[in-house]
Amino acid sequence: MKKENSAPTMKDVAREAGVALGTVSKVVNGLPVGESYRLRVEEAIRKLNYQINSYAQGLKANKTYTVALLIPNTREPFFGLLAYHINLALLKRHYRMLLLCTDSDSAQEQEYITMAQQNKVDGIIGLTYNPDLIIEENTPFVSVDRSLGPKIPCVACDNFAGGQLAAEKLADLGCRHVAFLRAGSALNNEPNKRKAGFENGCLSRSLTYEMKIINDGDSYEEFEVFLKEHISEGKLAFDGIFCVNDGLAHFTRNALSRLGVRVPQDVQLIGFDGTRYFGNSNYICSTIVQPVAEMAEICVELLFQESMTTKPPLVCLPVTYACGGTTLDSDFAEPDQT
Amino acid sequence: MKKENSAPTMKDVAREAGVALGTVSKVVNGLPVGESYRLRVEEAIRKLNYQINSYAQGLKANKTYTVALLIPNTREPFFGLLAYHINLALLKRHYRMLLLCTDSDSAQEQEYITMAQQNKVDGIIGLTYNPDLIIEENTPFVSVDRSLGPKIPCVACDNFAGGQLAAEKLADLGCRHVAFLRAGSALNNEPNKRKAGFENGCLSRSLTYEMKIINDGDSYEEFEVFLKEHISEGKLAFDGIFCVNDGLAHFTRNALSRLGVRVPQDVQLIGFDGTRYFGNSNYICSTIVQPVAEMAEICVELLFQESMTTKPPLVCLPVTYACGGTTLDSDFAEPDQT
DNA sequence: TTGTATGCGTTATCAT
DNA sequence: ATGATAACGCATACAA
Repeated sequence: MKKENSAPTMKDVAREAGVALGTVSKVVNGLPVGESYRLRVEEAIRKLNYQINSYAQGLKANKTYTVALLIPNTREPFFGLLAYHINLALLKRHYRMLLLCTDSDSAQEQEYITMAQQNKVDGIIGLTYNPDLIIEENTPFVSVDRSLGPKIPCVACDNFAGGQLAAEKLADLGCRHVAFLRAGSALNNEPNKRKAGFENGCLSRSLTYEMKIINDGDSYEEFEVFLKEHISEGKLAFDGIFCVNDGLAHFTRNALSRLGVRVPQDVQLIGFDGTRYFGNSNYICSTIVQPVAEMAEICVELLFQESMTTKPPLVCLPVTYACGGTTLDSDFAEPDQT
Repeated sequence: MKKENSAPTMKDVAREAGVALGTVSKVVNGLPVGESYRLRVEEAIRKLNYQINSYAQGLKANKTYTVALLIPNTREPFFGLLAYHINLALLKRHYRMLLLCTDSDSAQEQEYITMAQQNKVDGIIGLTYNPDLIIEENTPFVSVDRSLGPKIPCVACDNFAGGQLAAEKLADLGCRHVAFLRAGSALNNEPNKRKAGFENGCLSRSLTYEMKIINDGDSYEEFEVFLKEHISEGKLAFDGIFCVNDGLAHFTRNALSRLGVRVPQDVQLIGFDGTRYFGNSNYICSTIVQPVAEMAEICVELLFQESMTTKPPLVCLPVTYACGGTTLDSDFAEPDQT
């Protein structure tokens, strides 16, 4: 990388304006300064195209005006969307965002956090999977989707309510015997509550249900086997399926297609996350939509909140249901007019 | 945001180890130092959990070890994927990445660039749309998908070859009369070459074709009108369609469905970009795949390359074709075993 | 009010 | 080889 021809500094501006260094600093920071001096300095700033070096500034203030976002990646739709909204929320507050894709690697997660810890960033927002992260208390930390202890706020959508809503929707759509499919970490994170919410919803609406839960490393193949086992005489035993996320719902739809089961005619399918194909195009499946923009905003607000005492340990934001063509909603319009 | 209880500094380490400041610096930077001193310092570093403050380091070196990525967003699949790979390529080299989502806003783009220009970052990678960006020469800049002048390297996939490949594939698949659909900026960017490549391919393979090109702000509705106008007696005039990107291909598929035209039986459809539903799941449509990981790697390499003279003004990387179910490829397997 | 001097954490140039 | 010191760009307490 080419060397920089060093940008103008306050010293340059001071020389140009014929004033002292401190005066320039005051002008830049909006402190009271004689009118004629101010004008001279502002003129010099314009002329030299001076911009403050916020790292040097931060060296004094012991701040970097930078927040790190730890996230597995930006290529999965949900992660990409979350990163986008958090980026916006931070830039709006004139904070920079360091992106640190961890690929869900525990060692990476810890390494980046340790790095950030040492005054390199003013705060961290993390969507992590490492079961035993070490987070010292001197850097504000907000966790997404996973509680990291009582002193670290966790932001998530209302996963329990989302599971419940899925069950209720399936009931409303006429389902009687449904299935819950989940592939998830053994970690005790918020999305795991989708299962409990779903079961609760099934009970309250008198739906009978079966569950297929596979472990982290296991192949999705197992779901296809499970579904196959529940087909007899060409007919699937379920009339509704709730998948723990849209990725699995997408897989399930393909698997059902391979098995000759039609969606939504033979079985209705609901996913979770609110994944769309592109920007604002239609949803890839009927789904429980996470309020990603609001979650991002809350994350940033909590991070910037001074007092620890008022920080809630867990914030759950309301979810909504949206039809994406894998259910038989009566009011569903044709998709995608984008 | 809570104040930081300042991490340990070199001074703390020096005191702890009972040596001078400069000695610690040498140990940290691997410069020759007496064995016994080295051990004492290393011990102190471990004990205090010291990590270097690279911003203070950068203050001396006039570097920030940070690269800015300017990109419209991370929510569109292609952008999210590109951001992910660029992030990885930079982290691999121990560089940080600042994410700056511009929402394709010209003013934002210029503002972020100006900011970065003033020594805040060591380099910039930008996927921008502002027709008259001002980029001073002292910050290395690599542009994606758009040439910003002879002194600024541009990295893109081989868009011309991609367009040509799409035409050839459609010809191979038995098409005779095809259409090209494009919604794009008036900007002279690389993806615009897809059109020329496609026309070239059509000519060489004796395909007849029509084109529908709409302007930036226009509604996709116009494409649906165009398609409708080319249906007579329930039959579409085209047997193949090439869309300038997968987003448009997705829309087109939905529009065709609304018009009662079946894909791929009645008309075959090829998009561009290589968009997948999730991580490594199947493609959302048959598509020309951009080599995103390679593009990211080249971007970073060019940015780090010292000499300007060897920097090529334009690097085009080879594309490939992948079936995604919207064409009648004979060798297409069932999708998505993820 | 304006200018001067000191220190933030680091590196590099000096003497020692 | 090691320790003291100046300098990087900026903020600020203090002197003028």
